[in-house]
Amino acid sequence: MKVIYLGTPAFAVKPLEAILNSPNEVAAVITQPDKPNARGNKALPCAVKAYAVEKGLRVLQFGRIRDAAAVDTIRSLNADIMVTCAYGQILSQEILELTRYGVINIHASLLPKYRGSSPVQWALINGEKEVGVTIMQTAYEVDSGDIILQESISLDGNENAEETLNKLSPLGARLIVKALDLIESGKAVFLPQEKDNVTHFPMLKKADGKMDFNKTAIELKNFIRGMNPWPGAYTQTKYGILKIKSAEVVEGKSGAVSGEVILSNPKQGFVIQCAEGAISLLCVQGENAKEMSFADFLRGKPIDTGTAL
RNA sequence: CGCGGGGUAGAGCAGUCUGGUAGCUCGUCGGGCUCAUAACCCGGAGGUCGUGUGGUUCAAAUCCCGCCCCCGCAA
Repeated sequence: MKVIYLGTPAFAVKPLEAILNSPNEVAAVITQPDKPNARGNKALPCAVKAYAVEKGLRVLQFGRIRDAAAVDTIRSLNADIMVTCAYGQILSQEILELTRYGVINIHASLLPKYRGSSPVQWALINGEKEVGVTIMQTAYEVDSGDIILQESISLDGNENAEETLNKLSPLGARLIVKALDLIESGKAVFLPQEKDNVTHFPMLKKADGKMDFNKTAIELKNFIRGMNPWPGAYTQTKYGILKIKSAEVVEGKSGAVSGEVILSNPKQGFVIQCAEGAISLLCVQGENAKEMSFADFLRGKPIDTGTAL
């Protein structure tokens, strides 16, 4: 089939690669416009664009894909189907009907759970043991379309959002090729989502990353996993913002209050009391600094035991 | 020309404003102490202070200029 692929971040690269390596033809790749992603106002192409250019594919970037000009351009490609994967713009009903088979989407959750744009992050924050990828027909209401394929993987409980996405990306790649096959051969089954089980979570914002030590240690560990690498979990210290990249749950200290530093020693640990238990910081990042182990951080920027964070 | 921070021993940092002996916490090597130690004591090695053998100066990690690399914010 002749496919138009819409995707932007790294997660969307492997599925595109898989389609390229399948019997299907990629008529064009559509990504979000280049944005100033580096310092000094230099615009950098997104991961999908970089890959598509490398492969010599036709790349289109629309400020607003719903504009008439964009719609006309897409129509002129005469594709059979459009595939979206973390593209970043909402499609109009007109676009959904532009091709013979419409639009199918790769969504990184076990729909109907975790609709929304940060499904993996929220699944980790909520301590889910399983995540997955769903291929569904795109309907006008976001993430509401009928399910074509779905597959889950189990987590070991330590991976952060980026690592989880990296595990899910190849799964999305495998499923999308299979889905295209099923659709072309007329064997695809479209299963409506169970309305009672629908959950929806909002897009994450920078400010969402602030640590609340009144949560339990387990909740905070999962919070840190879901928030990294973006928007990042952080707390305030006397040296400024301290980003927390990873941590593990340890036993708390009786009598300590939430947010109290109960151990701060490069050799023994950097442990903060939580509502239930405590978290031992592993990898952190101070202001203007690179990511480093808690030990390296404390060596240069010691924090007294008993400090309240 | 978006805003800002940084590059000093193997690691993390201080010192720079107010130029004048290269410092701290570790690691490492050697020795000692202890039933024992992620403990303690003694001693040593290790740095052209990112770079231009740039400018100012009697004197530059420190002040001025160019370049490279890193980080945060904003988007």
